[in-house]
Amino acid sequence: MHLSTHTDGIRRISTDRPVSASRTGAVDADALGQSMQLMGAMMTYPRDAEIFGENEPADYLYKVVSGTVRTYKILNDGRRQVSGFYLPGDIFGLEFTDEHTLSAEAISDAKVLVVKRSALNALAGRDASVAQQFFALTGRELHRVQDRILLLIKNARERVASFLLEMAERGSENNTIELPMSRQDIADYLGLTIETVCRTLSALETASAIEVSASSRRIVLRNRAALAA
Amino acid sequence: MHLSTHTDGIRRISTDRPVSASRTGAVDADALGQSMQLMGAMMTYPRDAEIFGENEPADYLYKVVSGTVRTYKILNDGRRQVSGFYLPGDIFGLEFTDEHTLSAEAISDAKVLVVKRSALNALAGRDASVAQQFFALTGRELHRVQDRILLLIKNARERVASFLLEMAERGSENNTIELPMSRQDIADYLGLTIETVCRTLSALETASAIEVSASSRRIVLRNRAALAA
DNA sequence: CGATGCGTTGATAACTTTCAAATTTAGTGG
DNA sequence: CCACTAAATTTGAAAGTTATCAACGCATCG
Repeated sequence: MHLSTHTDGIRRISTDRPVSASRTGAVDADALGQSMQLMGAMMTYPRDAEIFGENEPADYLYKVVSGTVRTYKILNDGRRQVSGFYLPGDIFGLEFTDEHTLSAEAISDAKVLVVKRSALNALAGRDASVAQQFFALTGRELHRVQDRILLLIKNARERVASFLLEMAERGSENNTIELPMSRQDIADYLGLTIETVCRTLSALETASAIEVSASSRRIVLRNRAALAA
Repeated sequence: MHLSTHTDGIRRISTDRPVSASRTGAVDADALGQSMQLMGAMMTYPRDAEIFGENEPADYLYKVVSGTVRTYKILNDGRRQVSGFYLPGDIFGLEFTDEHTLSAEAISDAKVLVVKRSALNALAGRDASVAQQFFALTGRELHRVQDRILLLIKNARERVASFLLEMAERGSENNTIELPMSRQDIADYLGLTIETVCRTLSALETASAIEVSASSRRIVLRNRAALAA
């Protein structure tokens, strides 16, 4: 499942200087994000490289600069539960324990800003606006997880439609979504099989709600109202 | 769905003096819980009374002294998603926004300690151990929600078994669980129908993993290994 | 151009919901 | 305390949904 390269994760921090993430197009006006850019080191990960693993010490906070990252957990029965997808501008790796409860991998080649948690904590102690951002980030994370629960009690069509709308909300323009993740990633995120995801997408296309390109990673939303229902 | 009595919630705070919750049997050695007992007002709610509602201002934090509380959300399609059950000693109503994102009701007649969030925040500013407890509480809450996600991608038998083990862990002795909530509450918590919950319990009983009493609210775990599998 | 991985489609089986009804339990008034 | 009623729980049968197993198509890349 994982490449053996780059699994040494954090110890590989390069000497690259932090660079502005503004060119990624992600909105980034928050104090926390700004601070991370000043304090962080830039890391690059090839496709499928592990960024951190479950049970490793959670000493760093991460911010996507380019590419996409997935966090996930492997269950006892071998299934994989994808917990979230992180696009440029998104912060991931936030934990409330000493160890990561999830693993993180680059979905596509990714540039990631890596910041020591201890440094951010110290900064939060000095700067109330940073502490406030931490609080808000935590709230968003909790909200995101709760929304996921609401998703998982719905049927396959609703899950896929919600997923498409969420992705459209986050990183697309003009109703066209460029999905960085595979069908398997989507299936593991939605708690469905890859076949069900495919069939549901086909059904939505038949119903004229979406269009799927030949490469299958580009999807055009034709009828948002139909998707929302 | 709700009784019309007591829906005025917080405005009914009585002049009762806070009392020790130690007699509830709940372990309660944390700084946050101690502080709440010193600062809080005791409220009593009859069965099915609303403690707070979605979209109401989240000005208070709550701690169960006796009885049981459920938090839930009503979805667009009319279904109810139960978010959590809170037993004596448990804290609920924690939010990261100005408004509650869930509603809360008493499952059985309940005594609840109610504390102003602003007072707790002020205390957290003075007492680092209280702030630390807030942090830990948040972490536990996030963990609880994430565990719920893992539950929801499993099949009915696994969900019911996990639920029983969770309840046994939390509030029972000697392998006997006294369930304060109805089958419908359980179904809405697990994302199943009441019929599936019943059938699954019957199947577990047939498989000698549990015993269900005549009143149906008392369940004896006969074979934990079988439940865990 | 052939190998390989990803995505799609088909057929069938397994699981869960839905609708209906029977059974049991809890509550209430006489 | 008992009979009656309402509510909760359980069981049955059929329909609907999703998973599983299998095969095929298609694109990418050496």
